[in-house]
Amino acid sequence: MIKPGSHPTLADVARKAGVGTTTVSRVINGGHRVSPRTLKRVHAVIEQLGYMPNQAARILKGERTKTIGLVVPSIADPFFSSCAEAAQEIARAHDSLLIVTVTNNDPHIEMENLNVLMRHRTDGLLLAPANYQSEALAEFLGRISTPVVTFDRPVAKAGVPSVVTDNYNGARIATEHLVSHGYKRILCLGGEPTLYTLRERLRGYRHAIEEHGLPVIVDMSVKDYKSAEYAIESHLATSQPPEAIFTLKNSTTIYAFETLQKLRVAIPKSIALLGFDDFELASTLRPSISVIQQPIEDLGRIAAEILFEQLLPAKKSKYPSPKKRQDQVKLETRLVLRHSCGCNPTQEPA
Amino acid sequence: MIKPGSHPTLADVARKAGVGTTTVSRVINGGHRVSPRTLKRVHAVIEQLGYMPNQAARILKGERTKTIGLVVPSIADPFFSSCAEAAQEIARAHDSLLIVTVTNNDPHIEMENLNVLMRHRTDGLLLAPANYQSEALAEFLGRISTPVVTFDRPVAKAGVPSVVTDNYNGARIATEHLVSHGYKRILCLGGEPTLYTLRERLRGYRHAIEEHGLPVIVDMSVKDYKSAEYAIESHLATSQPPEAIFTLKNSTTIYAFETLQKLRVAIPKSIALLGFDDFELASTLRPSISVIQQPIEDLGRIAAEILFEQLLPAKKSKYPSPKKRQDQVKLETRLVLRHSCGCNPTQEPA
DNA sequence: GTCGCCGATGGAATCGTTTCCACCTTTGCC
DNA sequence: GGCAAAGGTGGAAACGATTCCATCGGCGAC
Repeated sequence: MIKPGSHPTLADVARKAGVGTTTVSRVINGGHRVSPRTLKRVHAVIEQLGYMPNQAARILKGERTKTIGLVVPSIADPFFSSCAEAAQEIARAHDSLLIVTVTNNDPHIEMENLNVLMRHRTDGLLLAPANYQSEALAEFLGRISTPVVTFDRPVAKAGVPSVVTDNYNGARIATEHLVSHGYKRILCLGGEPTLYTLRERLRGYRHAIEEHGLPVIVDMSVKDYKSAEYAIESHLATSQPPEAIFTLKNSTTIYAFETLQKLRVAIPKSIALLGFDDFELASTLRPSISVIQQPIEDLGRIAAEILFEQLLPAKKSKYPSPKKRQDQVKLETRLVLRHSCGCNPTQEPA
Repeated sequence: MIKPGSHPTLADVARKAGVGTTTVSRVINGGHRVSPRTLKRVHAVIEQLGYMPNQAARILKGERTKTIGLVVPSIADPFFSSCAEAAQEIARAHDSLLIVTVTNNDPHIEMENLNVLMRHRTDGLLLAPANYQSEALAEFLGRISTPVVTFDRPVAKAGVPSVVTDNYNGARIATEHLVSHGYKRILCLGGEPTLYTLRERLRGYRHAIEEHGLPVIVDMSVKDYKSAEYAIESHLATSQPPEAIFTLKNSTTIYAFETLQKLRVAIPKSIALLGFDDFELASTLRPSISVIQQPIEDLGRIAAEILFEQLLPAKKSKYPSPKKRQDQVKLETRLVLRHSCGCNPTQEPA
């Protein structure tokens, strides 16, 4: 008797179809080595009972869980949600589900999430770590046998493959571009100086500026609109105000734009603006904002692809692949010229 | 012997600690009814072995899977990613994981995702259905025993609780507001007329317009920027061009804004603009865009709360709760007045 | 001193699959 | 016509947790 409210089992199907459990198992796994007649009958019973294999039982028998975990600071952030969408797509192509967890950049929550995911035995992990230098995280990643790929931000000393934007180079190119416009005093504006990505971008800015013998002007105090406004007003009030602003992330870019707009400082006439990371309405604002564009979807997509690449071989050789590839994939950025930096692009696709 | 690369099991812990499996099980489930000495020893072994309970085995014994599924058209869309973040938060508070699947509004993919989620026996489902009228979906939802809550969009005849924005009322209020400015010819612009939300909004517009004896001017042909441009140009070229535009979703609002900007039609002087659904830079654009704002996070949060509410009682009474509540929660919108509709708000927080 | 209870503990069955092995037909080939 | 190979099938043992039930001291109460 099949209890109502509960799910029918493989044995239920077998009994009703008058065959053994082995046969039913074979049917739901491709139907090889089963006679056409039996196949048909079993399929009919499955349909009739609404039978759905219990994944938990399969997992217990050592099969893949067909799930991968995504650990990101936030999923509401368009950046990470785009990565997530790309990763989900790849997961789906590999017949897997994506479990999304949010750390809010808190290493404690991050570790908790990782532990929960490990209980669930996800086949792999996509991780955008809260902290680049975390010893605890590196230790954890070294200890577990589950493949991990970090993206957007790597983690030091963990020997884990990572997919990142070439932040350094992107920032260098951005700065070079502002220099080529003839600006001498270029303010680099940002916040959260602990973040790997921002540090790399800062490094790129610094390198380019110093190469040209220009003054390094850095202000990493921006946390929100208020602090951005304060920072910009301060710099504008100096005897030698900046001629251009390079913002390290898009929230900062927007704060800067709003502040300049409010102060009625003409962009790019009085001060030029160029931001790292594109955002949706950058080309709709007046003036439109020039940016360094990162291949966001590629980050998530390639990270997921590398992850599944590590997963597949385990099916062929039953020994876990000995070499955890430590490769770091660096994706190039693109300088998108709009009006805020002083360029006068002929046309831009909407 | 513990195989390397594999996970230690509860039995491994028991052996190493010199206790029975029952005792270890009790330890990892709160440590009640275990002597302090044993508790300590077992904990030490767990730590040493890096033991992590295998969730699959627990599930097989009839425990909760501690996972809920989220089925949405897209996760890159800021609207759904905000819902997802809210839902994730609630799930975490209930010690559960959130599995995210993307349908791309394709009923076929949707059904496939639902089936995969059912294999995994998620404790519950949060669903933003692709199609309001789908018979197949209603049938499926009626058949499964897993609790489901739909959000943003309900599904007809499924008797499933849903959390939605009061689209009708929001659109009515928006239209009323435009009418109160004295505009007589108000164009309602949108696309995808099959979507529940847009239909409701259209209904609200229509109701308000007719109540005032004004002409109903509807154009649901907008799919992308091109079609928006074409639609707006056509309407502007008529002998009696519209004095205001009410856009039914934010992508349309943006297309409309860009078109008017390109055509150098002054907003709101020559034509007013008011959109349904807020978006990030609506207040930064010039003019800033007046919108109907939905409580997006609340949608995801409340839907998840209702879902877990249905999950909890099952622990007390072991009979599945007989009454699937069919309640529909309707969340109110907010009219956010900026400049594009002709208002002159004193101040707006950034 | 025994009785009965309680706290601490362990043995073993169970959950729903997969899979190893064994068995029984066919069938093709000499 | 015999015989191996191959195809179709099923029984039963895993997988790793939970949990029912039994056992076993110790101890206060009579």
